Amino acid sequence: MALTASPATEEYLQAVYTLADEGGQVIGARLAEFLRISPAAVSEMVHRLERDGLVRLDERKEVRLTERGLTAASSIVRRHRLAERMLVDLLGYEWWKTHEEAERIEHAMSPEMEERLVRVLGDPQTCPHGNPMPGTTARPTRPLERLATGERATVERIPDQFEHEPGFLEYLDTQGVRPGVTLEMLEQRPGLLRVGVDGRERSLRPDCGQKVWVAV
Amino acid sequence: MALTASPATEEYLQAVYTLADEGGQVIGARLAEFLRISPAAVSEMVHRLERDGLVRLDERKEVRLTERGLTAASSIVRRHRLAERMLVDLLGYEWWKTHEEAERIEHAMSPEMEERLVRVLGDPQTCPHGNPMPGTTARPTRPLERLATGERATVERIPDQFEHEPGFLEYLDTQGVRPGVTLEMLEQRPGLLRVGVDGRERSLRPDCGQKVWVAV
DNA sequence: GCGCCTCATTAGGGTCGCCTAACAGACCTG
DNA sequence: CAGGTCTGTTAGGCGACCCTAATGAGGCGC
Repeated sequence: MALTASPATEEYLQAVYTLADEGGQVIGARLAEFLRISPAAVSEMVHRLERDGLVRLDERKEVRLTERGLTAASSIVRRHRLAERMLVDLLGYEWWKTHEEAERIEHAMSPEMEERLVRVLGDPQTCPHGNPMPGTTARPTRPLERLATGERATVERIPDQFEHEPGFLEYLDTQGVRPGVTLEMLEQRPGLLRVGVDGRERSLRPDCGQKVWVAV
Repeated sequence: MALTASPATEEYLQAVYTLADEGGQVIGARLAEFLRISPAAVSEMVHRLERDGLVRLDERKEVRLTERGLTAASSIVRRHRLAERMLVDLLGYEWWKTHEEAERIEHAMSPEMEERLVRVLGDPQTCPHGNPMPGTTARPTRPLERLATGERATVERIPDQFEHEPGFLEYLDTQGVRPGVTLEMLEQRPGLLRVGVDGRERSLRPDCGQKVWVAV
């Protein structure tokens, strides 16, 4: 399975998995946006995936992974997250700088390499952005914006979905927002998000309210 | 350059570099054999490479790397050898088992990853099979068969060319023949090659005479 | 009910990279 | 010189992936 799927196929499966896991309704238009590929090409590719028994379309054209598709998607997502851990833990990459490199390496990783990485890295439970390895049970989380004023919580994950946004993770890093740190909600109203990080007060971009997930 | 060339292009450049470095005359027919691709497809691809300014054909149809082609080829060969070192030194792969994995990873490696690997691995001078990183000056070598009876020499490298042969490196390993060990030539005649390895006497497959290169 | 969105799909192209079959030229050998 | 062998190329195809432009189909506001 791992090495029978083309890079493009794996990319689509990964997108379906990620969007379903973190968002909601997965339709062609969302995939096209996410993958930055024309809707026409996505339509074509989704039919190829259907032909190959990896996804099915329901009545509302929603894309759903079949059992085989889910297996393949879990595999590629796990390889992505392991690759990111490798880059950080073995090669010294900054936690926010791994996405593009991992995006390519994931397609090159054999089951043997996957296995060895798990061993060498000490069976990590999440990627450097806090997203869980497929198969493990994720810790419960909620978007940062759900924190009540004065409440504190630990940053748990920044969903893969938002890794695509150029510079977003680096921005978070400059604000001191990283998986593991504790945030205190100071003030929140439309267009404004103030939090306490590490004893300092910070104004965050308002979209962080949805894009940073904290522990329940 | 690194990431502008397709995997297929990099594969061809690597083949041209390897065959030229270790063998001699690089013609389409050799590339076709080496890459296990039909001569017709090779002909086509070589013309694409020529169009893109990566190779030139001389009067005798020999394929030669242009300056740009050599730069790109050196880069991919270096990435291949670094990937192999990574697999052995960081992930614990056996020295003879790295080729296929590295064959895929090399195409995924950015200049940044290359740089970090060099640092983490301690600027290695060769791959696990003893082949030099492009850019370094290789230690002088000769095929094992050139050893006079009774002469001893250190195994320096097993050229990349022969990594393709399934099981060859593993065979060498079972015979105790690895880069760094000292061999003594015991007897050599057509169809027979007897050497001393590590105090033990071994009969090697006769083709090892050309495929194992020892120090001068 | 009309016009406007959003979405999916079709039609028509294009490139890359591969294949088989057939052929043409060089070269060697008997 | 005739017949192999080795080599490169052409012709004709094919599948994977991508694009733009045009079309169709459903839903929403007014």
